[in-house]
Amino acid sequence: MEKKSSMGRQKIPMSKIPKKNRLQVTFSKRRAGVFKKASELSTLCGVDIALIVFSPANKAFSFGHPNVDSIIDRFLVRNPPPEPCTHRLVEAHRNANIRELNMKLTQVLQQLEIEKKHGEVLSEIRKASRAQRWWEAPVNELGLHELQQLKVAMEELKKTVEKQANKILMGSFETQSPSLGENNINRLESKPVDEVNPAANSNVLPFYNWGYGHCQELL
Amino acid sequence: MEKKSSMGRQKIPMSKIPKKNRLQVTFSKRRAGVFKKASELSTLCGVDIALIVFSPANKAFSFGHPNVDSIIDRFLVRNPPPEPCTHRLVEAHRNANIRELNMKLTQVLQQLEIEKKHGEVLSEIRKASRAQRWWEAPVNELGLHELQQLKVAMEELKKTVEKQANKILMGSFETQSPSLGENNINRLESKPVDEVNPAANSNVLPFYNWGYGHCQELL
DNA sequence: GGCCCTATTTATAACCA
DNA sequence: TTGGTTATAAATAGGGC
Repeated sequence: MEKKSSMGRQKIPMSKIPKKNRLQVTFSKRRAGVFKKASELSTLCGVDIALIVFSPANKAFSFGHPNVDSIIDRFLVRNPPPEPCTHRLVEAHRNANIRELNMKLTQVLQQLEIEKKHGEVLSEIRKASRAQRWWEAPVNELGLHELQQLKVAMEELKKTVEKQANKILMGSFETQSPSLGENNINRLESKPVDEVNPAANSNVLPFYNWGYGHCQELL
Repeated sequence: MEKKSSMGRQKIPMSKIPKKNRLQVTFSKRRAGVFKKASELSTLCGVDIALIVFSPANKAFSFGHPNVDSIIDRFLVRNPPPEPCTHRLVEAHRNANIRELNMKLTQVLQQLEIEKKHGEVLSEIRKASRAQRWWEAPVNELGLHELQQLKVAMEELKKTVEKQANKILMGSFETQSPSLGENNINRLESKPVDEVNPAANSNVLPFYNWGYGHCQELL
């Protein structure tokens, strides 16, 4: 009698969904969600954006404002193609870049060795004194109270770690901007949706008004 | 008491936000949201995805699983752009080795971060346990005051970890040379945390699987 | 710009038609 | 698969620090 007609939305672990059919459903819904968010960001803030997703079946979904290719161009070769002269500079930078990368690689490899050794030493020390700390003991040896404490403590730590991870990830999204100060944002309005697959339009975003930009399903 | 402390979220029209500062705030928040959604989609469904956003100030933000460039390449192969296709592919090929170097560097740097964090965590644990022996006693034998101290101590530990993470991140920024390529490490590996206590595994694992995120600048 | 809070709006997981 | 419904989880606008 008190039975609810629905469990409503439930929390799910942030890890790969095991059940295939569930995964497919979630993929479809969340894909739509992400595309919508991307579109809204573009609309609200008037910024250019590109989003490419390969489905579990390896289908490609994409959205771009003003279109995917222009964004890719800007991302890969960050310059509005003015002259061939620029290309030379680009190449020079590329060479310098390679040298730079090689140096970094070498340095980092060395550092990695050092850190590894460091970690090993600490691990040994820790192992030696591990028995004296209940919270490091195997779980099945802990009492109820201890487990509760541990749970609370770890949840706190988890929160902090999550937040920090988020911050770091968000910050690292940023890539270096071109030193050139051009601002010509081309507002090419929507081209007809992908002609390769006419069905893509209604499939990908049946309920959404892509008044601009470009959304298509490929293959 | 009837005073509302906040208006709460208000609905806003889906059109370009007129006020510049408001737009900037919204851009930051929603950008984070979109990137999170993209990351979650990738994690939950194990699919590949790339997201590129140019800010109002024309800065580029990107995220890709496993990395932006591989997605772009895959996309371009299936979706040959109108005409500069050949040129693009050639360009992509020419960039192949630098990308490879970049990736290698990134991988190694990620490994480095893992090892470093591993070491940091172990060090902190050691330090803490040496200074505060009492907290090694079973929790149910601790008094309120001691429990409070334990809480404070754990918060301190968290802070230290945060600070260290920041320091490491800053370090990875500072080695870059202007106008040259760079690698931003954004990997927050959970492994070291796991190893602190195997029991904590399910609790501590970040809700994101940051393990695959990859961000790099080409050129 | 960043972090926190609150009140709302959105997005969605689980169901089911 | 594709779409609705429902109840709950998340995202976020507005405002303070």
